[in-house]
Amino acid sequence: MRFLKIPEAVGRRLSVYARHLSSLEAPDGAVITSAELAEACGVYAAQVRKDLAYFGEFGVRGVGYEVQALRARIRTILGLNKTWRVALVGVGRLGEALLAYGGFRAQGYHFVAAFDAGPAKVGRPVGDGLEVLPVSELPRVVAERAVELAVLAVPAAAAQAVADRLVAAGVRGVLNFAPVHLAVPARVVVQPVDLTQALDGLAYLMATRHR
Amino acid sequence: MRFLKIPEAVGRRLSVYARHLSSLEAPDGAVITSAELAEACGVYAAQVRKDLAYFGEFGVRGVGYEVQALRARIRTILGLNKTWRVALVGVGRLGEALLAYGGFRAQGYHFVAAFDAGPAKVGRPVGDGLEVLPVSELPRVVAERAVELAVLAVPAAAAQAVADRLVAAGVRGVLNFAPVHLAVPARVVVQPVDLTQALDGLAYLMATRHR
DNA sequence: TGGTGTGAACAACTTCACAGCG
DNA sequence: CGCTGTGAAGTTGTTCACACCA
Repeated sequence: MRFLKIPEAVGRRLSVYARHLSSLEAPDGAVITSAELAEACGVYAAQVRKDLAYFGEFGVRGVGYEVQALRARIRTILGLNKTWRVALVGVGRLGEALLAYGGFRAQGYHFVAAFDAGPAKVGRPVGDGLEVLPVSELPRVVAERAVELAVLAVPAAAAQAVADRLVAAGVRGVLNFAPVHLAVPARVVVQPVDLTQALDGLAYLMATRHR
Repeated sequence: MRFLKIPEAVGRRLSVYARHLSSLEAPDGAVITSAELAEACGVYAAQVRKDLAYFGEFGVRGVGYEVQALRARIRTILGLNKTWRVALVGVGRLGEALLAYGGFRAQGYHFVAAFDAGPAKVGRPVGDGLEVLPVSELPRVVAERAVELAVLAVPAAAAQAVADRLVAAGVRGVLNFAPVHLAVPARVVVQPVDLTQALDGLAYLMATRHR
């Protein structure tokens, strides 16, 4: 099974599985079945087994999966066995909330720079020992600090221009909070997180599926 | 075509289309083709046409779609032609950032209550004339203020308990920022927005698709 | 016996290709 | 003539059902 094409959605689900396994705080040797893991994550047991089987066989038939080993294995698959060096662009309220969010650090995401276009914000200390830098410094600092990912929390009107600069500076992954579709080269990965769209999706489901 | 089952993803894309149409600030009578709209939103032209056709025929063959009419039509489909009454639960940094986020108000989402479990926060003024209320007041206030949607920005450990109270109080839609899967009755819609998972997805794509 | 791993059936969604119409 | 609307083909992802093995 190892060399089949792997569905897009598998990555998202693995992240959910890993999170649940972490939350269990299970002792070494503890075991979990696909049915239990599926129940906790809101999917079917066969889905769990298939997702895991894409990457090898690490369950024991008749028994289940060893919790800590499975967790470690999934984290490796997701690329979480390393520290990712992240830059924040756009130090507004949302940006600051993201800098302060403990979940990122816990998963191995490490903010190493913060940028903003507003002169009022430049120079201010933020997060864990960072200083807000002007966007003009972006190319130099991204290179110097070996930034791999960027979190984009700027107004929609500025997003594409900033994305272009990030791409030019060598960033290969962008988490985009701006409510616009970003056009980037194929080698760059963009993950949109659109808060309004999420609410719209909710409104749509409530308007159609119910009542 | 009107009575076929409509794919899940259509709601999300309609939200994107509407956003782009709004951003055009096109004068009355201006027209856009499916190809143009598709280009701006990062999808194929046939996808745009099919999505729109689920809800009726509102293009003109050989011409395209009238921008303002299309925008209005999509907003109606999404249920955005009304004001949604929203409660925030969890007034941390993220919660405050969400309260302050202009995009919500602009789309017709109106925060009418804010709750927090921390005594230090209760009583503080937040957002646009709101006061942080204790979670114990939730059932009464949700009913009195006719809350329809909730934005859940509490720690993972508290999320399920809060969700249970929201559901019991009559809320039928939840935007969940807590990194856990919520178990709710089928009549309630949950839209997860998981920031860590979004970053994990990025890391996964970069680890697998590239290099 | 009980739960994994997996081919095969199924379901959902997307893309194509072109008829139909302004 | 050009762009929409849409059946049909193609692709992708999910669920089933059972062989297999600790």
